Amino acid sequence: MSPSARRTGRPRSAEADRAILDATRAALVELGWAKLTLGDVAARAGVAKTTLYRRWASKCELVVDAVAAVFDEHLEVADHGSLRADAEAAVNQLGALLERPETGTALMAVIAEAVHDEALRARVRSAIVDRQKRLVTVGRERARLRGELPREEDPDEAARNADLIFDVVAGTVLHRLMVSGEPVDPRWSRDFTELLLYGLTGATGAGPGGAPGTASPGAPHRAAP
Amino acid sequence: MSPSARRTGRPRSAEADRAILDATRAALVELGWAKLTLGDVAARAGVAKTTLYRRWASKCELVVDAVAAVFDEHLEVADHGSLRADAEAAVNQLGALLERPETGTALMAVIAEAVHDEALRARVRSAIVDRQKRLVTVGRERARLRGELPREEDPDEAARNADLIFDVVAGTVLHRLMVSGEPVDPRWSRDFTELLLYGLTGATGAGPGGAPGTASPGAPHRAAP
Amino acid sequence: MSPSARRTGRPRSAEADRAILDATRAALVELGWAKLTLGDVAARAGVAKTTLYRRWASKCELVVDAVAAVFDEHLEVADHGSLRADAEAAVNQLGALLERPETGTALMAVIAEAVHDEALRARVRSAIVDRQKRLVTVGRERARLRGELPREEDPDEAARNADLIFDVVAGTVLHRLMVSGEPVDPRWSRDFTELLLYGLTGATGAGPGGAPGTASPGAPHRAAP
Amino acid sequence: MSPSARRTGRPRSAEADRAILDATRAALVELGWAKLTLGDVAARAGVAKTTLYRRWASKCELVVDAVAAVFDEHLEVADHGSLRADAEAAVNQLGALLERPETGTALMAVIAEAVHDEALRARVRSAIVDRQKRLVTVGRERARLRGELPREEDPDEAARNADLIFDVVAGTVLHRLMVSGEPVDPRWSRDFTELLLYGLTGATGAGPGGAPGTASPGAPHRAAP
DNA sequence: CCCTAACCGAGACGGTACGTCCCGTCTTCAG
DNA sequence: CTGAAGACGGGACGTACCGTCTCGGTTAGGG
Repeated sequence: MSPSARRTGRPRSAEADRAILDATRAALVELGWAKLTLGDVAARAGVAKTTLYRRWASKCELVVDAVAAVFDEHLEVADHGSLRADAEAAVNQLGALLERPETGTALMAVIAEAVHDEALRARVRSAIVDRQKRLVTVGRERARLRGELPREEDPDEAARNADLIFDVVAGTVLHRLMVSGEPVDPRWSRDFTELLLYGLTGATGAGPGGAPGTASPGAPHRAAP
Repeated sequence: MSPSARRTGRPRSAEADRAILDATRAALVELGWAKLTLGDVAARAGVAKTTLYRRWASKCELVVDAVAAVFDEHLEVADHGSLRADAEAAVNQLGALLERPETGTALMAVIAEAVHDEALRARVRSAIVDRQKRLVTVGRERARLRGELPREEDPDEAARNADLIFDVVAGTVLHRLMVSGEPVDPRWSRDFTELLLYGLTGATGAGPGGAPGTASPGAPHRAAP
Repeated sequence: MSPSARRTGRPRSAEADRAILDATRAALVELGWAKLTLGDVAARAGVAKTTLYRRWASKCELVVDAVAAVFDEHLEVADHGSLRADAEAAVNQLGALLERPETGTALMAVIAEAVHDEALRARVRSAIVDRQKRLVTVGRERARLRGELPREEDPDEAARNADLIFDVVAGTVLHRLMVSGEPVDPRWSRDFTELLLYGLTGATGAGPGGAPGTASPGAPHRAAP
Repeated sequence: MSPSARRTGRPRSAEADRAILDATRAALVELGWAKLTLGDVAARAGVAKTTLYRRWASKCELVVDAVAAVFDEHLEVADHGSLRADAEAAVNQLGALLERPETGTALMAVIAEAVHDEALRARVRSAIVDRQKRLVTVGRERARLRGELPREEDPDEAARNADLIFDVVAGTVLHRLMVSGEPVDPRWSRDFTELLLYGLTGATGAGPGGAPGTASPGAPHRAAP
C-alpha cells in the first residue's frame, strides 16, 4: 500500500511542511513551549489547522521534528586532533544548540511528556538523542585509534560505557543550562572537559580548574608512577 | 510588617495547605504532570479552587512545593566513610528520588517552564536544587577533611567547582532516567561514581567499569609518586 | 455583504439553534429566570457552551429570542366583530402569553437589564414588543373601518395614541400579573376592557364593572344623543 | 422575646444601616441591578459583609428597602382640586420616581424575582406598591367626595376597581418608561390622564389627545342623553 | 482536455480546563 | 455581642484550545 497508495489526487504541499516547521520554531522562540498552540502555529504558517493535523498527531511530535531539523543542520563531528579537543568541541556544540531559545526548553518539555509515551520517546531518540550521541561515539572511537583510550574487549560493557558517557556529557550540559541557568562558556567547558577526562581526584594535582590552561594539556592521561 | 501583617481576619487553614500538597502528589502519581488539573487537585484535597489559587499562582509553583516536600523528607547526608561511598550514596539517593513517579517528570516540565519565568526559577532553585546541592558540598567537605581531596585555596574557584560537580551529578542522573529511560541501578551508579572520581582516562587501567569492585577501592586517589 | 458573507467554512447548524431555544424554554419553565444557567441550557440542548456563546452574547439575548418564538407562535389578530371584542381578545391573549411560566418573569428581568443596554433594548423591541403592538394597531384600524373610532387626521398624533394605548394595555396586563400577582381571568379582562373603552368616568353610569354584562355590549360607543 | 431580647451586648449601629442603604442606592445608579454585588455595597458603605448579611437576607430585600426609602420621601397625596388634576399629578409623580436610575430598573428586577418568592412579594407590596396605591385610593376617595365619581355600593367591587385602576396607572407608567423607553413628559401624562378618564371612545369627540387642553375639562363625564 | 480524487482554506462543532467573580458562611481578633 | 477583616466551600462564568467535522474551492495526475 505504501508504494501504490498516494498515487492519485493532489499531492501534499511540500511548502506547507516547511512553513509549518518554520512557524513552529518561530513560535517556540516567541512564546515558549507552554504557550505554543497548534492553532497559532497554523495561523503563522498561513495554513489550515486541518493541514497541520494531517501531518502531525500532536504538539509534541511537531516540536520534535522542528527541533530535530536544527540539530541536523548544526551538529558535526569534525576531528580536532585529541580526545580532549574533541570532547571540548562536543560540549561546546551541545551547549550552543541547547542554548538556542527554541531548543532547550522544548526539548525538556518534550522529554517530560515522553516519559509516559513510548512512541514519542522513540521519536525523540531517533530524531534528536541519537544524533547527539554520535558526537560521543565517534569521538571515543577516534580516541581509541589514537591510543588515548584503551580498547574495550566486552562489547556489552563498551555499549554501557558509551551510554554512561553520553548521559554524563549531555546531562551535564543540559543541567548547566536549564537548571543552573548558567551559560556554556569556554572556561566552563574547559573545566568540565577536565573533570570528564581526569575525574574528581584529578590528574593534575590541582583538580579540575586548577591552572587548567597549563597543567591539563601537558598531563593527558595521568603519568604512570 | 511581616509579623504585624495578617493580624486581622480569618487566618489561612494550615490543614488546607497540607491537604493540597498531599493531593498534588497523589494526582502526580496517578495522572502524571500533563494530565494534572488544578481543579482535580482541589477536589481531591476537599478544598475549593479559590483556596488553591489564593496560595499558588500556577500549576508550576504548586508542583514545585509539592515535590520539594518529598525532597525534604528523603534527602540525608550521612557519612559513609569515603568519598567514593558518599558519592555513590548521593547518586543512589538522587536516582531514587527522581525515579519516583511524582518527581522526575514533573520536575522536567517545571524546569522547562522556568526558563521563561524568573520567579519560578528562583523557587525551583531554593526549594529543590539547593537541597540537592548540599549532598555534593557536604560530601566534598568531608572528603577534604579526610584528605581525599586537596584543599582549595581560591573560594571563587571552589564555588565554581562545586557547581560543576553538581551539574555533572544531577544532570547525569536526570539524563539517565528521563532521556535514556534507564534505571539508576547499583551497577550503573558504581560505574558512574568510578567515572566521576577517575575520569574517562581512568585510574584503574581498566577504565570505568573495569573490575571496579576490586580495583577502585584499592586505588582511591591515585598514589602520588 | 450579508448574503455573500459566511460563504466559507462549515456552516452553522440550524438544528443547534433550534435545540438551544427549545432547551432555553424548557429550562425557563423548570428553573425560572434566576436559576437559569447558560451551561445548563447547553447541556440540555446537547450542545457545547462554545456553540451557544457563538450565537448569543448573553443570557438576556438568548432568552429574548427564546421567548420571542413563543410570541410568534401564539399571537394572532383575528377579527372578533367589534372594538370591544377585539380589545378583550387582545387582553386575554396578552394575559395568556405572560402567564406562561417561561415568559412573564423572564421578560421582566430582561427588560430590567435592557435599561442599561441599548442593543438589548432594540432586540426586545423588535422581537417581542412590536409583535404585541400589532394587536393594538390592527384592532384600532379595524375599529376605525367599522366606524367605532373616529378617523385621525394627524399621523403624528395617531402614532402617539397607538403607543399610548399599547403602553396602557400591555403595561396593565403586565402589572396585574407580575406586581399584583393576580390572574387575567375573564371578569378582570372584561372590567379592564370596559375601563379602557369608557374611562374612569364611565359610560354606563355604574363605572367600570358596573353590571357590565348588560350595559357594556349595548352601549358600544356611547349612543349619540 | 421581641421586647426582652437585644437588651444586652453592643447595640447595632444605626449609622451602618443608613450607610448601607445609601451605598446601595449609589451602586444601583452606577452599576444597575445586575452588576450590583453585596460585597461591593459593603465596601462602599465601609462596612463588613457580615454586618450587611446580619440585617438583610438577600440582594433583593436590601434593594427593596433602599428603594422604598426613596418612595417614602417623595410620594405625597396633595389635593389638586379635581380628579383630573389629581390623576395627572399621580402619573407625574409615579413617572418622576420610576425615572430615577436607582428605582425603575431595580424595581423591575426585584419584581421578577418576587414571582417565585412569596415573602419577597409581600415585602415589595408593603414597602413599595401599597405606598403608590395610596395615591390612587386617596384620589378616588376625594373625587367621590367632590361628586366626580359615583359612590360604589358593593365594597368587594370597589376593591376590585381600585386594584384595576392602580394596575392601569402604575402599569402604564412603568411600561412607558421601562419597555417603550420613553419619558413621562407633560404632554404624555395629559394624554394618558385623558384616556384614563374618558376611555378610548372618548368623551370629547376628538378622542384622546384631541385638543385635550380645552375640550376635556369641560366634558368630564359625558352628559347622559 | 477534462475527470476526479485528494488536497486546501475556513470555520463551526463537542469538549475540557481554565482562572475569575461573587455568593453566603465561617473564624478570628478588637472594642 | 458587635463589627472589621478576610479565608472558606461552592458554583457559574466566559475564554482558550483541543482535535474533529463539514463545507466550497483548488490542483495535480491519469484517462
